[in-house]
Amino acid sequence: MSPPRDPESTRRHLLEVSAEEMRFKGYKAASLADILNKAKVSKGALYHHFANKQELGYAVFDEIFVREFLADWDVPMSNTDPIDAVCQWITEMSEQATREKLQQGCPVCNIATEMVSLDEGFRDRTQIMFDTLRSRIAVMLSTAKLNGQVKQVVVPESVSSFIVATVQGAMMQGKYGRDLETFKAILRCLADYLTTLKT
Amino acid sequence: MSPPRDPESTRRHLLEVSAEEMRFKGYKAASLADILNKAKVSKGALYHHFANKQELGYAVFDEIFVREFLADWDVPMSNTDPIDAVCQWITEMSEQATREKLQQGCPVCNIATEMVSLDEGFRDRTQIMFDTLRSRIAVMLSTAKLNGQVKQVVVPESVSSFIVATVQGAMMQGKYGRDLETFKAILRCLADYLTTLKT
DNA sequence: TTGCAAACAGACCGGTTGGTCTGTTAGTGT
DNA sequence: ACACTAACAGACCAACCGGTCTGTTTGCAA
Repeated sequence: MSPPRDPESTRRHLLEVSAEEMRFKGYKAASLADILNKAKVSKGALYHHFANKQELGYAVFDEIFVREFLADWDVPMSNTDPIDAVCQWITEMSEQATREKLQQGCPVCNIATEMVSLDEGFRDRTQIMFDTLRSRIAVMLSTAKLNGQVKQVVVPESVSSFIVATVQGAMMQGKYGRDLETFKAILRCLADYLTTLKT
Repeated sequence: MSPPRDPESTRRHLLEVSAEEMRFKGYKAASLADILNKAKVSKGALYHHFANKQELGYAVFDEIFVREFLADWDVPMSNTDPIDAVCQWITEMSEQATREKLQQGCPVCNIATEMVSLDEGFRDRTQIMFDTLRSRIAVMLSTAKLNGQVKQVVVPESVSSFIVATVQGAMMQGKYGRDLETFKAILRCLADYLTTLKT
């Protein structure tokens, strides 16, 4: 076991339990009492590590959800065709998906949908995260364009936004319908579209 | 003015004010006290018309949000090419979009994202609604396929899911980034893809 | 060993929540 | 004119919310 009094692991534990609660219930509906109960940590401890619920929420978002999200979206930049790389990544995502994960949806999107219009902090975080993601993909497409691997009519910024939107939309539909097949079908269409962009 | 004691209009008014609150705050965060205040209706009146908050939520969802949603998605079945019709509809949607509307996002999706995993009623309603929508579009594509207007490789069910997912994803991205241009760019990509399906 | 701050423990609090209950009022059928 | 019920009005309530505050314990530095 961890030593008695290990502030760093207490904080971490609190973050993870909070994340679990917020994953399922959302930000507002995740109650501190439940979190404290589940984590077997006192209120004093929580408020020692976090100024308030908002700060806890931000920490969960930054240190758990965004981290996970960007890791999931880490398209391996193979040395071959980038479009192929993206398509392969999509296929893998499609294969790894389970009904349970799909049901939960994307935590970042769930929290963002809930909070973006109510809280500046969440809004800024969401905006920055998606900007990061989109520009990452856009850069990939730009170099592919320079290498003559995709058609010259392709607008990298548009297509990268399109990819992100469609994948997130697919997850949403999957969540609502609890249907793995629908999710996979959408991703297959996306891969089809992307291959049409190849030279 | 309406006569004193018009139960039907009281109900309607309550529904509309609740919808306004839920649009902005979501279901759980929309408080009855605020709704009552805003609507200038007593708690007794509300609980005369609705059994509880859940029933009120369902009514708002069914009678306001779903109705609006399906009306928005009512792609005019022109007698010419269905793909063209969808593309034109997308263009119109793109043109009509404002920053304010985009910021609010799609109420159905907002509520669905919040409630689907917590409440059976909302889950069923969401599922039925999207099934309705997807099959509507799938039928359109099927007939187009029979008429030889789209390629034979097109799977109507997949493409219809894809369209829905991408448009919803575009709205999400637009909401998060508060950026009209991103929204429009995504829809343009979708239109591009759809035209590649034509024979 | 003692001092002292960091790390907790948990009682307590005011405000808000959805929901109930006891009225009162208005329309309507007889 | 009267009765009866639908349509309200609003005081009241327990449960819960996030947050505070006062204590205690622990580890570590001097």
